[in-house]
Amino acid sequence: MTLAYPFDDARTSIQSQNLTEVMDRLGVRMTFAKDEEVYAQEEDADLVYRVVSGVVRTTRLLSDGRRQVGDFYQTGDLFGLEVGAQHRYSAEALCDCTIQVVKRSSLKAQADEGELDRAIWEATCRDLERAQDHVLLLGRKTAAEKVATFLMDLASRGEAEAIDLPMGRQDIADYLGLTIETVSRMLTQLQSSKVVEFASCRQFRVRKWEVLERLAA
Amino acid sequence: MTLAYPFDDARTSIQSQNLTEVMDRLGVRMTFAKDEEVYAQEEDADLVYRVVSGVVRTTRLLSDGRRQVGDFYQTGDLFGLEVGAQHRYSAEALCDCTIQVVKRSSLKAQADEGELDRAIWEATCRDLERAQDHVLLLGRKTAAEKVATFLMDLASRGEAEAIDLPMGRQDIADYLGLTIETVSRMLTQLQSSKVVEFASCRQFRVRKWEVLERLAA
DNA sequence: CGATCCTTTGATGGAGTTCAACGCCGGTGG
DNA sequence: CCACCGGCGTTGAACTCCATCAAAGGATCG
Repeated sequence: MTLAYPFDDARTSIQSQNLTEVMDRLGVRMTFAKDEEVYAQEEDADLVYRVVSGVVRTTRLLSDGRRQVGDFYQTGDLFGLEVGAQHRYSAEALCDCTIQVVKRSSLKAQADEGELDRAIWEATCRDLERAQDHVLLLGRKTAAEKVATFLMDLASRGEAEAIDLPMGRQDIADYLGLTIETVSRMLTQLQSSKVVEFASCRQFRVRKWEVLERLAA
Repeated sequence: MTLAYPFDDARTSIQSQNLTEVMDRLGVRMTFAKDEEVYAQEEDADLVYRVVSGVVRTTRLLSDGRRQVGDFYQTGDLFGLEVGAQHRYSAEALCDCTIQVVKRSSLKAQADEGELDRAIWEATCRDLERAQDHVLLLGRKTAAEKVATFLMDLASRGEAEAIDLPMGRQDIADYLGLTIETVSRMLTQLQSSKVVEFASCRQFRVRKWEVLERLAA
């Protein structure tokens, strides 16, 4: 992990223009290498994080090594809010990442408190909503439906035609509560039925939106 | 569903004494019969709810009828906060319930705003944490582990020796992403290994905490 | 005391896991 | 430049856990 002086953002999401400014002013910019840990499960949680570039995943381990991925955070997303006193999930860089980190306590002390509080509130609500969708997916969807839902979700976030999968099969599997083999089989299935088309194993485009939507249940 | 004038609470959780007062002053008390709907999935979400007595479950349906239970809310719990503009889960009375309902907008307009905002924030965080635990449970735990976790969770909430199961087997199954048959089998298993003991199918006590904890993974 | 609903138990089947081997690709070094 | 290597993804075969189907046992209500 390396620190850097807070330079201006190359990209900034529209709604959080001010937020970006304030966080840049108050916080520190850090870079993380692929698979490096941003914070640990059970670490104290006085910090707020914002993805400047790259992708972050949150994960949780069972004692015997089974792993669950909580969510993926992309450029502009706030994370690390899921808090009582301690983090329930650890956060790791999925690929090389730049992340803006701010102390909550220093946020509280600021004049811009309102703006930031609202941003944190909204990010928390988004997390909750996504967690609720995740619960439905894990509890009641079949493997095929899980994978279809996952691709749809990714595709509807990115606006481009060609969608990149920043994560590997193992991360997808651990997000969907499946094994890599099953994920792979379902992807093959979706390809052979021409619903999606893979340029490489890390990039695809949706061919039949209607079918994909129906398959996602 | 019936309305009632806001009388004083019989029971009030210690930390939210003021909250109770404020909600009672601003809101309406309603009663719901077993299985009656408190709010619907996709209904607009301008209200905050507090369980005065009884138990509420939140549920979500897939188009073909598969059902996922999001969570159970007991006396004193705030719910209905999981919001963008619309509810993602519907809420139903598990048994006959009394529920205090307050308009968010009227909360915002109040002087006690701070107190209430904090309570709403904390309830939302609790929801998020529980959802995250739920994700791990659904994604990576076996049937036996799910049921063990569920019983532990219930037992550690109630302070009494004998724990009541307010919900039926179907609700447990839909919470754990299982079928009633599997839930029943796992419960039987836990009984025959003397880990828990059922007085009736709605009441149990934990015999071997250590073992139950280990089984919960 | 019968009717209905909920729970338990049993037998069978299937979706997804596990185990194993192979293919593909990018990196590295001869 | 190509051969070798290691990591990642795919494919196949066997197995397992849980779902499904079916029926009986128990509780609650009129």
